[in-house]
Amino acid sequence: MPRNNKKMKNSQLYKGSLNTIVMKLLEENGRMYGYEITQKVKEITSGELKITEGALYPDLHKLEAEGVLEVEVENVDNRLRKYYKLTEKGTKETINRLAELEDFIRNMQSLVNPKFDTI
Amino acid sequence: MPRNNKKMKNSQLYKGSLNTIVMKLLEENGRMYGYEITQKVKEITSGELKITEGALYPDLHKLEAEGVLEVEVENVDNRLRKYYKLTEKGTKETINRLAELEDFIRNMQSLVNPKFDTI
DNA sequence: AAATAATACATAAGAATTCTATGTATATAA
DNA sequence: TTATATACATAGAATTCTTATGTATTATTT
Repeated sequence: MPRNNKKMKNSQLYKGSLNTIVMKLLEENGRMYGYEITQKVKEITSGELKITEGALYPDLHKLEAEGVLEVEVENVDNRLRKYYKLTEKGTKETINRLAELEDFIRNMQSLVNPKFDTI
Repeated sequence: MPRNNKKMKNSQLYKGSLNTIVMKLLEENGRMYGYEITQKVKEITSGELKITEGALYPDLHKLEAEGVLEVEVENVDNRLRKYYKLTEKGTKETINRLAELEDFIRNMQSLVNPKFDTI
């Protein structure tokens, strides 16, 4: 059974950003399941960023183990779904992550485009 | 001999961005040596981002091995300095890296702040 | 004078994150 | 009926960076 292996090699820049993306999407949408997250990211980025399942599922498990996410398992159309949502702790951490992202973007813009320094 | 170990744990978001930072700085400044790069980044980001030597030196070696950078060794004040600059190939790749960074930042902004979608 | 900090290079071991390649299973479309 | 889409999962490898060192000279502080 051949797979959908037309993978767009994501830029290395995305490394380290998965947690932030997942947490922000959950903050916004209340609860989502893994596959839904991969589709949502593809949609929002016009197909430019594809979250791989090999990255996402272990990450969801890790965030759950850390108490950032909690899970609700449901059965839809005879298929398993694991809905994740932020815990209280996760909601707080999301705020920090988003602040870090803002700082990161600002610093990167200063580095690559010094003219934006004062913006 | 105690070390300067007051390291600011850089956000994971910076992972994957070192090459881009180094290449952009070299494109802008013509040539730089390793230690100078660490100081310049600290200066530009107001101390928020500290490039560690353990990350930078191996990376410079790798970029040199790939033909992205070339090196000129000089002796200044009885101290060794290795000046790096972009090769022709490296200059071309820098353009790609910067385009990738722009895409990355745009995608991340779409993900965390959907209101910016159309900007 | 001695201790520390700054300058300047280097590497090794491990941690953290992601990619690639699979495996399993059901439902739908070609 | 063959492939695609949905939906979960994991293992091994690759990549990148952190932490902790090592070496050596010069400048600064105590």
